[in-house]
Order: sequence, then structure tokens, then C-alpha cells
Amino acid sequence: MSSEQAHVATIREVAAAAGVSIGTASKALNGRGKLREETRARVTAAAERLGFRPNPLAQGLLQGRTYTVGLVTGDSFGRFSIPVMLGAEDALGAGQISVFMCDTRDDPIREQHYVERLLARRVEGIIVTGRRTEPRPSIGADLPVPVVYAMTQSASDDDFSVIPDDRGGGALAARHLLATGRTRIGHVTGPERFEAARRRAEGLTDALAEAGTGLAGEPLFGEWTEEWGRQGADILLRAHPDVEAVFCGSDQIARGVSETLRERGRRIPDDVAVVGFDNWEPMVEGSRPPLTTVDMNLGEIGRIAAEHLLEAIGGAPRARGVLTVPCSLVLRESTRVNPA
Amino acid sequence: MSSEQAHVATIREVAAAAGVSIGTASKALNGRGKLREETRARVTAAAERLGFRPNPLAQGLLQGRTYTVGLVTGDSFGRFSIPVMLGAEDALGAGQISVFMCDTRDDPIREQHYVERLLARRVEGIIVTGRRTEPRPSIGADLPVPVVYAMTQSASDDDFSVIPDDRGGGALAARHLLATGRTRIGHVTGPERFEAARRRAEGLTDALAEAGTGLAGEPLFGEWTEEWGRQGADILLRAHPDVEAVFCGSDQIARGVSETLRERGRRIPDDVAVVGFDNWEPMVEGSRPPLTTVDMNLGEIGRIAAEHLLEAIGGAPRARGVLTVPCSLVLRESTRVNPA
DNA sequence: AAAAATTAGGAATAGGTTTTCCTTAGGCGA
DNA sequence: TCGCCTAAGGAAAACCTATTCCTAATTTTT
Repeated sequence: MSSEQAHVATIREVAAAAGVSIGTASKALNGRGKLREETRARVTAAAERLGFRPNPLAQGLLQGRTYTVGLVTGDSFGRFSIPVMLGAEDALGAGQISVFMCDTRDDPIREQHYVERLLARRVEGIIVTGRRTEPRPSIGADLPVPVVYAMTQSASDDDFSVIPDDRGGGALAARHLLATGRTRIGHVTGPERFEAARRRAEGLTDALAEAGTGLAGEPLFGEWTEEWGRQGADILLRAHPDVEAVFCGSDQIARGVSETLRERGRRIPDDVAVVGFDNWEPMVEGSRPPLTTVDMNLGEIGRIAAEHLLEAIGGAPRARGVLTVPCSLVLRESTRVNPA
Repeated sequence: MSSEQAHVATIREVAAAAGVSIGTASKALNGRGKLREETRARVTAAAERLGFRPNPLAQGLLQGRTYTVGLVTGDSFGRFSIPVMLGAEDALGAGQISVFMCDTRDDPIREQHYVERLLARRVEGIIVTGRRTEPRPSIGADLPVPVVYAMTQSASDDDFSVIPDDRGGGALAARHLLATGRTRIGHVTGPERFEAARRRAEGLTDALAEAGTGLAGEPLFGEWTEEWGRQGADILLRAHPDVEAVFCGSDQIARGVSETLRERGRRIPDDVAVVGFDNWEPMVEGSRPPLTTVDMNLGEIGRIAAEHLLEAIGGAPRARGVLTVPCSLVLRESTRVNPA
């Protein structure tokens, strides 16, 4: 914990050291104005020697810009918002924009408080991210800066949200299972109150219908837990003992499903194939066998959200509505085609 | 994505609206100076009406403070650094300090780059967090601001690091197992090159020795994966078929160990007790039975690190060396005492 | 009633940088 | 030799706020 609080050189000192005026020093360092090459070099050398760094507060004050944005999350930067955040930071960092981080713990009061604070700090834009259930209330109408929702959806049509294409993800899983020759397909997923769960089920059902087949029974809505996966698999097996594949709403559920299937004597993937959702490495790799799963490309979502934000900050016409980002399928053992 | 970029009122406009000078307006809003109550009210009303918020850049410029700190992480804000980060944000946020977030992806070049950027932004302090193996190189000697390492340790004695008490955690597990009547205890853990793995093993071994007993065999160092947990359990069972408990270096390992134990016909906790490490909810709760485990109190680590940083910023004498934060034991099914 | 003290508020400065506008000196052509 | 142009760099304004120092007016004291 070094704490010299060493004095940081100002341009005034650089100018003095180089024997020029402040204005000239500024021009030399920024490549503006007309200066002799020798002078420019002298100033640069002095700045180097004194470790000069322009004070961003002064710059920002003058230019009216802060080159900062706020990142507000509801789910404590959990498993979903982190990759989003990293993707966003990537896109922003490249543009020399720094990110203020805020965790609201899903508390509207705290959220409001943070938004206030961010605005007070003159951020140039805000990214809202979080866990998704139903669309969330808008973080604030008519804020003085652009706002983009990533991995969470605003209830207001005037806002702009970037979310994964859950329907597409469900369809992806369906088509993959069909392509590997499985037609009797069950679905065990999370609570029906989650829009994501409903969309994934829809995507699955529709893709199956398109192929002229149907789901084995109704989608089994439950919890996002392994425990429910185990239960759900039992329910499914009881109703459809001849099931050939199970598409699960999350990798955790898929893991529970896999366990029960094995315990009931079904071999994976020979007897029953399993597809998860999330591509959550520790779950996917820890499963036996490793799970084929749908990846939501969270980093991509964050990147896209950040890029839109940058454009809006740059003055582009504001986007509205919802942008869905395609999912991709990650193949592993659990859906390998039976060579027989 | 609202984007009016509505003009934000300055104190000059507030002053004009209230019919006073800028200085007077400032005093009215900050409760300084001697003003008639009526004047003060008039200014406050004007500020309210115009939605005035003092520009932090101007304030910072004047006071020479930014009320910001940087948070640098190496492990992409992974499972370990996030709780630390949240704890830190908690402590800082209460002090009205905002946090700039940087992810270095464990790349020294990026790290250097970010440190530069943070210093350029005049942060008042830096917290470094990340995944721990061996102590990491110092982020920079003689930086102009205080630095605290949280959940990662600097190789330099001049720096200040806050890390969990891994030895204590191991001892905690050992004493708990002894207290529940188990004496033949095995240990399956992560790679030996991780200081954390070595410390936990030490804590376990020493606590057992203190109680006059010893470890069943040598600690089994391997990987931080479930797969290794499964293998490790087999190795352990082969060498010590009569083992009564297994302390695992992580919850993932514990989960693998549990699976193998069950498959080899051992009941948990009746025949063999299992203790994990990390208290990583999805792993712990997904295990059958749910795992007793050691919690590193990561949030606490973050909070303590932030508090030390705040003190250093406040001018307190700089701390040095390593501060360890006690772990706590979280009891669940996997070590229940056999009632027989 | 005059002097002193208090009250209310204004003017000016500082903080660090960028930019615009000026000044000075030298070079060139007529 | 005079006028004009260009090069090189200086002076000052602007950004916004907080604070210090003043001034003018009012009240209190003697």
C-alpha cells in the first residue's frame, strides 16, 4: 500500500520546465498549432521527465465530456451479467471509455440512488443488465443520457434492449436432436413465469411442429435447479418411458436430468440424448457425459449493447425496441449419434 | 434509449434564476456563509426547478479529489473476485466513492495499460483482485495512490494484501470432523502449485496432529475439477478403504468425491463424511447430500480491503504485509453425526 | 447621535487544460 | 525601403464550482 501521494505534474510545470507558455505546451503535446520542431521536442521531453498526464477533470470540464458510462446490474454481477459486462467493457475500453460499476441488488431504491449518482457524475450513457424474468420497469423515462438494456428487457417500448434469442435457442436444440435421429423429445425447464423459459419452450415446440412431430407431453415447468431436474426426469420417464431425448431449460436442470436418467438405467447418449442451456462450464463439464448445450453468447450481447450505446452517445438516432442475438449450439458427448 | 442530451443546468443559471450571484448560490446550496433564510429558499427552489446537480468535474478540479477508485481484476470477475468486489463496492459506495472497473484477463500488458488509465483518471486508490496461485508481482512500486490486494497476494512485502485464512479453514474442517467422531480422514485437493491448496492441507494436517491423530495417507493434490474428485476418491478408497471422512479442497472436488463414494456403496454421511471448500451454492446444493463446506467470507475480504484503502486515502499510515480473514464453516447434511 | 459590530451578499480567485485570438519578428516582393 | 505575409509563440477566455475576501447596509452599543 504505497501512499506517497506524489505530486502529479501539471502542464504549468511542464511549460515552466520547457521555458514556454502554458498554451504552447498544450499545443506541443497535442500536436496543434504551429511550433518549431525543436520547441515541440523540448516540451515533450519535459513532460516525459516530469511524468505529466493531463488532468481528465480539467479536460472533461472544458470539452463537456467525461468519457465514462455507468453499468448497473440487478443480479449482483452474477453468472449472467458478468459475461455481458465483460463484453461491454471490451467494446467501451477500446474507445477509451471507463466504466462505473453499480450493483443494485434488485432493490429499486438502490437503483434509483445509483442512477442519480451516475447522472451526477455526468456519465455519458448507462447500460442496465440483470437477471431476466419478465420485462423490468424502465430505469427512468427521459434521462438526459442514452440507456441500453442488456440481457434484461425494459417494459417500455421506448427503451432499447438486447437479449438472447431464446426461441431460436430452443429451435436450435430441436433441430439438432431431430438431425441426430431423435423424435420423441421431452422438455424440462424453469418456472413458467420466466419469459426465457416460455420462449425456449415455444422455440422447441414450433421447430418440432415444423418437422411434423410434437413434444413428448407438455413442457415441464419447475425450478432452475438440479433437484427439479431429477424430479422432472422421473415425471417424464413415468409418462413417456420411451423418450429419446430431453431438452433442458438450463445446464443445472440438464445435470439433474442426466443423473436420474443414469440411475434409471438409461445410457446417455445411447438411449437418451440430453441438451442443456447456458453453456455454464463447471456444470457442463462436470456432467457425465459432458453436455451438449445452447450458448447465449453473452459476451456478444454485452458488446452489441455497448456499441449501440456508443453510437447513441455519438449522436446516432436512438434505437428502440428489442434486439435479439442468436444463440449457438455447443456440441459435446450427450447428444452424440448412436453409431448403431 | 432516450437521448435528448438535455442541457444540464449550471450553478450560473440557478444563480440567475434566483437573482443572486454565483457565489451566493453556491453558499445557499451548500449551507455555507451567512444568508437570509428567504434567499436560501429561493436558490434551493430554483435549483430544484432547473434540476441542478453540481458538476463533479469542477468540484474535483477544485478540491483536488475525484472520489473514485479503480478495481482491477485478473480473473475476469470470476467466481471469487465478484463477491470480493461486491463487498468492496459496499464499503466504498457508502462513502460516496465510485468504482472504475477493469478486467485485465491476466495479461500484464493490459494490466499496465489499465493502471495507467486509472492514474490518468486520478483515482484515489486501487484495489487489485484476482485468482490466487502463488503471490503475484506487484502492480507497480511507488504508485502515487494507495493500493490494496484482495483475495490475491502481492509478492512484495511493501504491499498490503487481504486474503482468506486457508490454514484456518483447513483446521476448521479438521476440528469439525473430529468433533463428529471421525478420525480416519483423507484429503483430496487442487494442484500443489496453488498456495491455497498447500495452506489448507497444512491447516488440516496440523489440527489433526494437535488432536493426536494423522491424515489418512498424504494429501492428494490434483486439479480443481469434479473429474479429479472422482479419481481422487477412488485412489483414496483403494489405499484406505476404511476412511471415515474426506476433506476436499473445493466444492467441485467434493462433489466428484461424493459421487464416487456413492457409486462405491458408501453412504454419506453415515459411512463417510465429506467437507467441501468455497460454499459455492450451485455446487453445494446440487450435491447429494448437500455439502458441509468452508466459506471464505469473500464479501468480508472485499469490505476489509476497501476499508483499508479508504483509511489510506484518508492519510492513515500505510499498512503492509498480509492480513488473513477467518473462514467459517457452513453445516449441511454431508457431515451429520450418525445417530447410531 | 456617533461608533462599532453584525449581517447579507457580491467580486474575485483558484483549480488544469484547450482554444481562440494577438503579438512579435523575420522574410519576401515590389 | 516599405508593406505584407508567415512563422512562432504568448495572453486570455472558457469550462464550473467553492471559498476567501470585501463592501454595503443594517443593527447594536455607548
